[in-house]
Amino acid sequence: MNTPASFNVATDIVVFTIRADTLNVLLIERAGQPFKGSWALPGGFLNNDEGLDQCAARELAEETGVGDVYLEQLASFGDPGRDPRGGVVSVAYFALVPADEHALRAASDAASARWFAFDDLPELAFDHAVILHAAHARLKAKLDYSTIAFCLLPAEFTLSNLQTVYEIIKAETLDKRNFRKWVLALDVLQETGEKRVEGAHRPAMLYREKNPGTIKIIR
Amino acid sequence: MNTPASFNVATDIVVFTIRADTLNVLLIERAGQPFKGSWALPGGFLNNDEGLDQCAARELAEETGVGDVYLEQLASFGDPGRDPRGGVVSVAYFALVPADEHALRAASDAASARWFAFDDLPELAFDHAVILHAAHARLKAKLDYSTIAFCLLPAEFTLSNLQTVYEIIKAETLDKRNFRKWVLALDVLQETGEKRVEGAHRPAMLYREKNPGTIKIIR
DNA sequence: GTTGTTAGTGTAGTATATACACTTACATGT
DNA sequence: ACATGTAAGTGTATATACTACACTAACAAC
Repeated sequence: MNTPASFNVATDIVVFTIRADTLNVLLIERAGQPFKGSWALPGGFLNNDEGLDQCAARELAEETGVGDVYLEQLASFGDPGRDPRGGVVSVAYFALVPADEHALRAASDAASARWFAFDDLPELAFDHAVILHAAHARLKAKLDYSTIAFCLLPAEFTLSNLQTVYEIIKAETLDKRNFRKWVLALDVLQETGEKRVEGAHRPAMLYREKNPGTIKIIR
Repeated sequence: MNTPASFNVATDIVVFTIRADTLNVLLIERAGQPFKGSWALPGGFLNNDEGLDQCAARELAEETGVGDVYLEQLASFGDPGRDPRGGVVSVAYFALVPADEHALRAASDAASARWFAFDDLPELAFDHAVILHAAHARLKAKLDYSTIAFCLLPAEFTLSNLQTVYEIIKAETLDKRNFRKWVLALDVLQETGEKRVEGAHRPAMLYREKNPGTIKIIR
């Protein structure tokens, strides 16, 4: 057996949030080669003394200022031609940012970080379009069997807010009564007792998660 | 930004099969350091000119003679201490071998390859115990929402064979009538017309998949 | 006080999942 | 040829989960 090839290992993170009733993805404009000036997923190279999860969290914080959010490993991508420099294997992650935390920061190797509507994306560098669609598929699937969607909302939210998240990601409208019945039967929400007055209409009850940050797997 | 660290990237494959009504896993005895003499998952280093899936399939064939089986990426593992040599990131896969194909081969860097009962495993090298249990969890979960279990059976099988696979992996007994109703309602099987006489009892109808090799996602 | 807008609620029907026991067809042994 | 043992094969009733569907309530704005 001959000596194994060397690779650079990167993490790339698909960061989702909800803004203005659309699903948004965080992209950075590449400051360096290759694909200088192109939009790409935030991410960067793994260091010797850190784990993959740690690397993803660090790069996310460094490049975009996003921290302390839901972060899950998605899949790895290692086709020989995926990076023109060659020898780069990427471990993709996806992250969910609550709808009220949109403060961004640009950093060292990222000229700028920006939110894009998921259905109005620019051309992406590398194989990032593939990664992005894998992340979306995973997110969509997970809505049906977990409470992951709550990570896209602030601590307190209305049932309509939650339904909107589902409708946006699944790209279909849901029946209001059936949705509420379903979500309340999960037994993961509690009423705050407060109401939110938000326009020229009846105020909505506010809810919060019973165990904030806990993802419940359904069925 | 400083120059990125170098890694060796490996694939490790959790190969499942059914033997003698138990779930079995394929392990190799390590011929070289580290963990020389220990049991480990088959796998090996990624070459520069191949993709991850390709690497997993190649290593599986080289080390164990297993080829042309269901192979799916599981997850990646990259904790700094997972390999004493350091700097090794592993992309884990799992594979399903039909119950009738058990011919194994030992190769270059594997002293020997052997099937182990899943609930009677030896100590494993590296973090392979963690990987193995992740693979089992994934397999178990996928039984409920896909037709992946068929990959553990030969081309022709009885409904009892199939039920046994489910019972072994889920580690629970299932009602025969309900199971048959469920699986037939999936509309993925066809009767061969043949029967298998296999003991001092009524012969069982043989079935085959309507679209062999196609994994159907349920729900 | 009228209008517009979203919040909030119930019921009936359909489909799916569960619980449960006996008969059939063969091989084997007498 | 008959009795025995073994796994194959089959149906029905009940409970649970999903679907479809329309009106009233509470507020702001005018």
